[in-house]
Amino acid sequence: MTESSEPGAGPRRAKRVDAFRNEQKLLDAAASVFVEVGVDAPVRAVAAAAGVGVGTIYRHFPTRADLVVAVYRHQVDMLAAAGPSLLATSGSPDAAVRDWLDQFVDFLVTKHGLAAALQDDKVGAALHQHFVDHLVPVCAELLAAATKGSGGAGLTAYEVLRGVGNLCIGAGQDPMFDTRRVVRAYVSGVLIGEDVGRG
Amino acid sequence: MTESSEPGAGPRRAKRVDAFRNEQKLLDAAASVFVEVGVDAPVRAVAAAAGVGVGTIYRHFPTRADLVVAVYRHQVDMLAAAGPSLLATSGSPDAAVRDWLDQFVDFLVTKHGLAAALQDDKVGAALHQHFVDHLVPVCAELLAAATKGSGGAGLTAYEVLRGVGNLCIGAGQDPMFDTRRVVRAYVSGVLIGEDVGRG
DNA sequence: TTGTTTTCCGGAACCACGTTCCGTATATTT
DNA sequence: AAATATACGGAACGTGGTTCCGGAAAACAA
Repeated sequence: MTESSEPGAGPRRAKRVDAFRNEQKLLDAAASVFVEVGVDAPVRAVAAAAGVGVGTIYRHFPTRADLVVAVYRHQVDMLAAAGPSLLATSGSPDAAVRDWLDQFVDFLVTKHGLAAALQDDKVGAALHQHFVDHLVPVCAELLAAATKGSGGAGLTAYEVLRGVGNLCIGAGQDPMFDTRRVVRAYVSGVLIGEDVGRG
Repeated sequence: MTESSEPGAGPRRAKRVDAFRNEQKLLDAAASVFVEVGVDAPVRAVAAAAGVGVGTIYRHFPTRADLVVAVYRHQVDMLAAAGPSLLATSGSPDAAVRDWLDQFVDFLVTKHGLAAALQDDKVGAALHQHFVDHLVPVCAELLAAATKGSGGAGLTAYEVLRGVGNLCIGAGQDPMFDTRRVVRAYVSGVLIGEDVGRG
């Protein structure tokens, strides 16, 4: 008890420096492998790219999903941070919502298979959780501002966000499917009152 | 050439009766396994349920995707057939589009994982193709009638259909995501003119 | 019926992937 | 340097799709 200033949880020895290095190598390698072959790249491919064994991956990231989350954590956080500022810079709350969701789409579209991975029950659980925790509140705030007057279609922020996420699945792999345009239509439906087109 | 009334393509001998029986057993077994554990059920599970070996599956259906397509072929065809009649019975072209897409959603939602399977590059290719071939023309016809006046959001029938399909991914596995409602918003955005919400 | 031919069946075997395990190597501490 | 905690590599396991092939069975011929 001579050096345990914190009760219970603290590790008795600092993390080894090679462990730190490997974690970073892993994150870098994963990031570049993910852009090259998609987020569904085999774990072994990431390990090889990082020059480590598979065991090392699992020491740092208990499951493949955790690795994916770690790789994209920064970008998710930046997206979350961009919400409030857009509310100020964009012309209207509606525009802020559209702009923010555009950024969300850009984020998903540029990562091959990320949107699809979000749905996978195995890989998706952790990813999904992280996305929801960080992005839904921001989306809710933007939506609240945008639908203050009209009321919108009555969707929850989660539904809006997940809808956009779903629409991005397979983006880029299909020239006949213009993700931007489709999402724009969806967002229009979300922001408009629910009595549209009712005969 | 004594008994070849058809040139070239006909098999020289009729299919064996046990082969017919097995194909039917396979389709029945697959259908029930798919409703119980989802369309991503292991091939071996279907084989076991049908009381045949895996080899038998692959004799009748070259790949897992072909089995899935075969199982749902009837329902896809019925959905395709329902389009034109809805145009007559529904009050307006708009309503026809909404009703038809509702049926599409019902179809996808009641099959666990079907919508997701449509995206999978492996399983999805054959499925996707079949869906596109049979459903897109019908959707195009309905859309043409509905957007004759306003113009709509300018999406192609394929984009509309695939958008709805994407939105159905994961349906039923998430109480916080009301697929019906989300799709309704999307369809509203599709049918409305594209100048909505533009400040 | 018996023999021959063609088709079909079963399931072991193969490959790819996520994950676990453990003997060995290395950093840190004494 | 010795001791100890920590991390590493990669073989091994479980699961899933798919292929292969020896044997069984149906169809046809006699």
